Amino acid sequence: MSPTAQRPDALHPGAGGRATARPTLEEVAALAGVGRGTVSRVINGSPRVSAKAREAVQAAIAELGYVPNRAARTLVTSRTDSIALVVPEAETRLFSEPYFSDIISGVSAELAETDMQLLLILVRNQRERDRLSAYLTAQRVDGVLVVSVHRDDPLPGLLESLEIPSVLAGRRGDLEPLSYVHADNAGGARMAVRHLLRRGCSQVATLTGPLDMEVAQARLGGYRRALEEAGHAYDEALVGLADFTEEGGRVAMRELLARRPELDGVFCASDVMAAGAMQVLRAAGRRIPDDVAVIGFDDSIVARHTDPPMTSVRQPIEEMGRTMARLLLDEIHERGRARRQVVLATELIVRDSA
Amino acid sequence: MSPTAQRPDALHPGAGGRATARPTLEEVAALAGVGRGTVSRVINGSPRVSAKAREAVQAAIAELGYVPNRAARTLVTSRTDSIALVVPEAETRLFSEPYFSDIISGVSAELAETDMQLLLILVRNQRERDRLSAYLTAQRVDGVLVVSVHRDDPLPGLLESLEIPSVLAGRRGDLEPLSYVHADNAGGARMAVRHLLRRGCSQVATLTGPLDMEVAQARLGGYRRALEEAGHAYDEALVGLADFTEEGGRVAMRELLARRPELDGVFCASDVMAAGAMQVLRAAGRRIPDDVAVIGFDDSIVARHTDPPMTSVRQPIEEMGRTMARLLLDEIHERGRARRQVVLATELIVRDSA
DNA sequence: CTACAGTGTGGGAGCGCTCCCACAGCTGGC
DNA sequence: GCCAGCTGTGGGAGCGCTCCCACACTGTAG
Repeated sequence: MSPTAQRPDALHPGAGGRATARPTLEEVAALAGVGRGTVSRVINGSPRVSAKAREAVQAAIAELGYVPNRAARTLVTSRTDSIALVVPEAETRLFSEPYFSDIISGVSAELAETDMQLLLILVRNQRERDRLSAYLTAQRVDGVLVVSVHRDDPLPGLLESLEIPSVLAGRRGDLEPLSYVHADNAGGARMAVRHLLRRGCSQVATLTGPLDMEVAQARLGGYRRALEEAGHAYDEALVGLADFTEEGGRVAMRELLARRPELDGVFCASDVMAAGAMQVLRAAGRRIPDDVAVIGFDDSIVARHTDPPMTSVRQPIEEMGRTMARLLLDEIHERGRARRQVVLATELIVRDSA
Repeated sequence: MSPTAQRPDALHPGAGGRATARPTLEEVAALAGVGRGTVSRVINGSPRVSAKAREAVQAAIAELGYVPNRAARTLVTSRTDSIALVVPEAETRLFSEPYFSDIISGVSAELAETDMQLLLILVRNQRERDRLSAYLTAQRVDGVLVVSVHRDDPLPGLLESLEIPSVLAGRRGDLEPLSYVHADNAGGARMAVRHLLRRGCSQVATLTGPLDMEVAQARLGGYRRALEEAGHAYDEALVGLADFTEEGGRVAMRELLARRPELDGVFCASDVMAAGAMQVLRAAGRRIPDDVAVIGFDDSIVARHTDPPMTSVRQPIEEMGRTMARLLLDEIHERGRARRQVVLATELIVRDSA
C-alpha cells in the first residue's frame, strides 16, 4: 500500500474516453423481462430455471454483450477463481529454461478446462516476499502453487498457517505437511550412476545442488545408493558441492579434478552444471566420454547442444505441472481433505556423453 | 463460465475450518474510535487526516492485522491494480528460454516499486484466445503487455477497440497504433552481416524467421541493407525461409547448401536456428568458422554452448521488459496521452563461430 | 373442496470498500 | 460580534453481484 499519490487522476472520474459503461446484471434482467435472481441463476448454471426464461436471458446477454463483473462476484462469494504460481526468482535463473516454462505449460493446460485464471508471482527479495504475504493474506487467490522450495523458505509455513490450499513442486523434507508433486530424484540419480558403473566407470564423482534443497539431497542420496549397491565405498572427496549453476559446476569440477584426477565418471545434479563440468574436463585434456563419462539432470535444451550431446535424466516436468494443478483444484473444491503427495518417474536419456 | 456444478460445496458455506474472518475497515474504525472515512483516508495516504487520528488508525490496523479487501475496492474504483502479460504460447516455444523469462524479470523489477500485480496469461489456441477476450472485456486488469505479435494476431485489434492501455513487445508493422517496445532488429542484423563481410565472407546467406512477424522482416531487411551497402547484389537463393526453430534451421540450411554450396557465411535470425544450421554444416564437412562463419540472434543460453561458441546479436531483453512496464504504467495513469514507441539498441557479441 | 408438496420466480439484504456531502470546530478579517 | 474560509471528520449511498426468503403457481392426494 503506497502511502502517497494513489489516485493521480481523481479529478476526472471516468474521464479518458473509456468505452461506454458495461451493462450490469440488472440491465440484462430488465431487457429479458425477468428478475435479477433469474439472470444470476442462468449465468451460474442453476437447473431451476424454465427453458423460456433461460432463453430470454441468454438473448439479452448476447444483445448487450454482458460480461459479469468479477469483483462484485468475488466480494460476495469470496472466491476469486484464480490461483497463483509462486516462483522464487533466484530459482528461475538456476533451473533456467525449460523447467520453468514447462511447469507453466502443464499447469495452464490443466487449467484450460476451468474458469481458473493463472497468476504468476515472482519473489526474489525480502521486499517482494512481504508483498506476497500481504497478497496472500488479502485472499486474492483461491490457491497457490510453489515452484521449488528451499528448506528454510518461510512461504510454505505461511501457507500452512493461512490455510490456503497449496501444492509444492518438490518438498522441504520427508515430513512435508503440504501437498506436493515431485520427480523421483533419488531414482533418477541412481539410474544415472548405475549407467556409469555399467559402462565401466570405477571412480564416479558427483556435482550436487545446494544441499538446503531436498531435490539436491535426494539426487545425492541416489548417487550414494547406487554406489553402495555396487559395493563401492562412499568417498567424500568425489562429492563436489555446487549450486545447480554453470559457473558453480565449473568451479566444483576443477576442485574435484584436483582432488581425484583419476575420476572417470561424473553425475551432475543439473544439465548446466554438467555443461560447465564438460568445459573444464575438456580444458584439462580429458575426452568425453572416453576418459570421463558425464551425465546431467533435467534433460534441458542445454543437454542437446553440448559437445558431445549429453546423457541426462529427464523428469516429466510438464506432467508435474499438470498434476500440481489437478491436486490444487481438488484441494480447493473439497476443503479439509487429506494432503496429496505425488511422485513421478524419471527416465535416463542416453546420448553420447556417457 | 462453466454451466454446471459451480458450487460443489454450497451446502457448507464457510465450512472447512478457514481461519477466522478477516477484520473489515469498519472494525478498524470502531477500534480506533474514528469513522470509516478516516480509516479509508489513512489507508489511501490522503494528507487530510490529523496526526492523532492517523496514529490511532495505524495502531488499530496493526492490532487487528487488517488487510484491505481488494475485491471491494475494485468494485467501487474499477481499478484492479494488476496488469496482464499475454504470451502466445507457440511463441514461447520458439523464443524459448531466456527471452521469455528475461522479459518477465524486467517487467516485474519495474513493477516492484508499485502496487501492481503481474498476471501471466498464456494463449495457445482459439479456446484460450476466447477466454482471454472475455477476461479483458470483464476489465479484470488495468493494462496489458503482449509479448511478440504476429501480423494477423487479432489481440492488438481487440485491445485497441476495448481501449485498454497496452504495450507490445515488437510491433505488427511500421504503422503500429499501439504503444510498443522493440529491439533494433534491423540494426542488429546489419551489424552481424557487416561483421561477416569484414571477415572476408563473400557469399553470405541468411535464415529468416516467419515473415508474418515484423521481427523476422526487420532482420531480413538489415541483412539486405548491409549487403547493398557493401555493393553486393541481393541473391534470393541465399535466403532460407525458416521459422526460428532448430529443426526449421536444419531444413533450411540443407536447402541453402544444396542451392549455394559455395556460401561462406550465414546470418541466422535466431540462435536455435543457428545451432541447427551448425549441425548441418558440420555434417556436410564444413568447418566453422573457417569454411562457413555463422552468427545467431538473441545471444541466448544456446549460443554459449554450441561448438564452437556462437557469435550472436544480443537484444537487451530485460531492459525491454522494464521499459514495457514503465510505458504501460504511464499509459494507465494518464489516459488519452499519445502512444509511446521505443526502440532499444542491439549489440554484437563476438565469439568463435564468426 | 382444502391441504400440501414441489417448482420457478422476484427482489431485499448485504458483501467491504470509496466517494462525497454535510457539518463541526477553528481561525482571522471586517 | 458576525461571517467567511479553511480543516478534519462522520457516515449515507452505492458499486454489481449472490444468497435466500417469500410467494405465486402448478399439480396431486386426502
